[in-house]
Amino acid sequence: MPDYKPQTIEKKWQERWRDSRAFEVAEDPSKQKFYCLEMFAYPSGHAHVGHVRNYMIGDVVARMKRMRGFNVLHPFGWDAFGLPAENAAIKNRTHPETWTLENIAHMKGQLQRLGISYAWEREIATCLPEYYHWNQWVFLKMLERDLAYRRRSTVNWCPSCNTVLANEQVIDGACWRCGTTVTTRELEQWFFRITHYADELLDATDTLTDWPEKVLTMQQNWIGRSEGARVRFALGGPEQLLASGSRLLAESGPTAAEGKTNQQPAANSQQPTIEVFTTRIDTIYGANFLMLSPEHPVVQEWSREAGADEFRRNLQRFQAQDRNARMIGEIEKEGFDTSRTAINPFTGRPVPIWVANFVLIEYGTGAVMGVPGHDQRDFEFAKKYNLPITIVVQPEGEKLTVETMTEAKPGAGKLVESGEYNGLDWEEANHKMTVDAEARGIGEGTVQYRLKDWGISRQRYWGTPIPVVYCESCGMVPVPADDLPVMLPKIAEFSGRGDSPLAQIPEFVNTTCPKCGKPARRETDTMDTFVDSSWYFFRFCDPHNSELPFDPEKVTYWGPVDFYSGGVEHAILHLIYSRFFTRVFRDLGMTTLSEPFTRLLTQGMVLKNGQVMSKSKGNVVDPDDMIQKYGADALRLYVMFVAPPEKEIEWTDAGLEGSWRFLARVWRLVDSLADTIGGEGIPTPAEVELNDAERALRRKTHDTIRRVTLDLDPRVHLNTAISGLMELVNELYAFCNNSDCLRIGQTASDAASVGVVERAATVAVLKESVEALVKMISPFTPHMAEELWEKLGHSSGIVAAGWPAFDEAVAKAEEVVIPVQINGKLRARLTVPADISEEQLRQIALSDPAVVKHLEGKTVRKVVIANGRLVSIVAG
RNA sequence: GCCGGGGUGGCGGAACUGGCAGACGCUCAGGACUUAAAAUCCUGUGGCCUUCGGGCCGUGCGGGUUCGAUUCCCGCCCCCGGCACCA
Repeated sequence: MPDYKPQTIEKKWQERWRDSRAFEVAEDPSKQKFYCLEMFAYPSGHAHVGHVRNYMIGDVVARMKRMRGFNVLHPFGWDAFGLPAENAAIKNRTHPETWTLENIAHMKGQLQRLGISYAWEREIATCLPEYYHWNQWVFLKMLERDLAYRRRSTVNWCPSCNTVLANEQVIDGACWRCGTTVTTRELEQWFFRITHYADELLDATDTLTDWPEKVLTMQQNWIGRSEGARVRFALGGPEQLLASGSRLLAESGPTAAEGKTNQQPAANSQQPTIEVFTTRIDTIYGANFLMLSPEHPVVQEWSREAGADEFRRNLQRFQAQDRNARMIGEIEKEGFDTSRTAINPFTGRPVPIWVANFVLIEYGTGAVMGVPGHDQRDFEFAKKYNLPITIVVQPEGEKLTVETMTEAKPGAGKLVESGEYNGLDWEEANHKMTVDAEARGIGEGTVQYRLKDWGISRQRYWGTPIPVVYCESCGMVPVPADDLPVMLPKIAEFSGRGDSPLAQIPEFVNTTCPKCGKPARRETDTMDTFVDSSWYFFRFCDPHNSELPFDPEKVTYWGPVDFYSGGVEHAILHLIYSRFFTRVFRDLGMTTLSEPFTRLLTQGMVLKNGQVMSKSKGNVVDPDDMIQKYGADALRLYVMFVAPPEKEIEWTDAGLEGSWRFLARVWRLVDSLADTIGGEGIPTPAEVELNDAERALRRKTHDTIRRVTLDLDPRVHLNTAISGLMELVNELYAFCNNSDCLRIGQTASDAASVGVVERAATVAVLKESVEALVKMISPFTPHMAEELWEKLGHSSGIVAAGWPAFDEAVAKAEEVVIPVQINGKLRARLTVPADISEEQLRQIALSDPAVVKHLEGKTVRKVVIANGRLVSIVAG
């Protein structure tokens, strides 16, 4: 008997699958589709076993669905633009393209050696013009619809490297490369108006019933919807302000530029005002001061006034404070008095205006009302600067006094010291005061989001060129769709310094205006690579389309993605951007879908020595090494067996070896029996008379099919599915070992030990069981399963054979073991026929010797029979 | 601080709707085979006690509901992840 030699088998089947285009698919309305997708790969160089775990999970689902008769789309591609390629180019003096394409070639080989059932003819790489053309196309469409716009915005800047950094490249406020403290710069940036869909993206999380709770919560927090009110405080105080103030405030409010949803309504009176955002307008009678962000336009204006030297000094001190430290609240809360006042529109009293370093310009209006009685930050601020504290909400059953208060009291209660609102419950007051504010024209109810518009400009080379030009006479002009793609030019030298690398290529920059034909300059920034990954799942439906990003008909057939798996690190960015893009395509009439991914599985990482695998830690396990030693099938089985897909796993060589041993055990079993059960004319078990052992094996077989089927679909409990298969194998060994003629061989020389089986019934049962086993294991270990299937005398592949069916009646045990509890303790086990009546069961239980013994001297008070599965006796 | 997920043998993990806790695997121990070893096959493997029949304890901790709780409820402790001065 040949030993299990995975390497030869795997090569053979991978070639066959490739040559027969086994996993290539076309739209087929007569078949139900299934779109199975794993997050495509960043071609970083070498895949390690952590990367490939994700692809194996998807492959099991895809292969199983294929066997169940679905038309399965299972594509793969490369998220090929991005910074590492540029850094590698600087370091190794290669071109990012060379580096990227070489990595793709290598990683593709690795994935193919794992035998993943991808439709490789649909492979895409986002760095190719055939793909990024359509990024540009979508950009133009969004520009037409005002979903893309340009404004000045603050970016991270490394003064040492002289370049812009992405947020992800700012580690604890310092440049990831050189460690210099990061500063900020104002630059013109392109934005996608994702906030236009903020409400929809938030509300629709309810429809994502097959997403992990964790991811939905993260997205909800990220969008951060909070309902409240904007209230305007009229400026009072020094008369001279009024003149400059009115001009100021017409354009005030940092959020004016934020985007539509955040747009501030123009002040409806001539009087200059400061607008605040609050979720607790009901506490406004306790608003004893205002606090403005140092970046607030009014503050900026005041600092420019003559004689404001001290004001400027104070302000500069705040502005010099580490921006990142300020953002994460690590520095002390401080403020300074502007010596100006505003009128609280509800109390009519003047309140001082302060500048506070903890007020964020990015959120709300950049101005807040200080309610020290009911907000902890305001409380601390008031204590520090001796500002008055007023209690305006009394909690139920408490009597707060300012004198005894040691901290602010947020939360529920009834209003006091609030004029006409006294006695109202806070929620009622909140509503009423909002309505009143609107009626009086001093404010309005509003919804505030944490979500900001998506800044997509990157001052980088290795990305999609943004397809606009700037003309001296026409201004910003989009590149006409017919002129797309704007090709990314080859670049010779990468220094890693300076602004956008594209700005250094005159042949690229200098162009003519599409409108007037005069000289113009191209936009030299490229798009964030998250743009690439926001719609690639649509491109897979129609990857070679040269007219459109995709044919809507094809997306209608394949979409949405039925099963999507990937790392939880994408829970917010990629997954929210993809949901946004799907809605953009919907509103462009390209699809009727709103949500791209029906079911999401976030797979756990593979750790080694308790740490994430990385080159720098030196704990990377290369799949190729494992394949060489144990074969791809053993590797696949191991990573899926060791823990549920969502959990992290700790890599152990011993575990992999165990999986290999199991596969060798299956191999010996099937190989030993192949001659016996692989012949023609073997009856089905239903056609013959079975003895007890045969019936038991048949029951186990059908029960295993039932369990494994449910574990794979709809649950994706791959680890328990495998343990079910292991149990079946153990049962088959026991069955054979208890039979005189069926000892399973160990080595080639043992082949003779498998005798001729006389009983037709035994052969029938074994055939059914072994064939079901081979079919069910095939999604996990496809190469071995195909080889065994061939050994069993089948010439067409295992997918064509279909997924095994089970008979509920056969799967059911004829005899069951019923535990008997007395006062909650297990006292006996009864073996009874499965169809026993409750009355009979009660009789047998009460007359069982062990039960009788334990009931001695006690009276039975109650006997509970729990859906025929357990007897519980209460006695005392 | 807020939100989410967890805590089960030496280890990874099972346990579906409240019904035999520890499936399956790893590790370890013993047996068979072998000149021997490896491999393989078989058996055992939560703790304590045992007259070998079995008994008691046991799913982070403390309570509760229930005939019965890893599962449900209340109150804690600890770990992991996300967000975080969001007004």
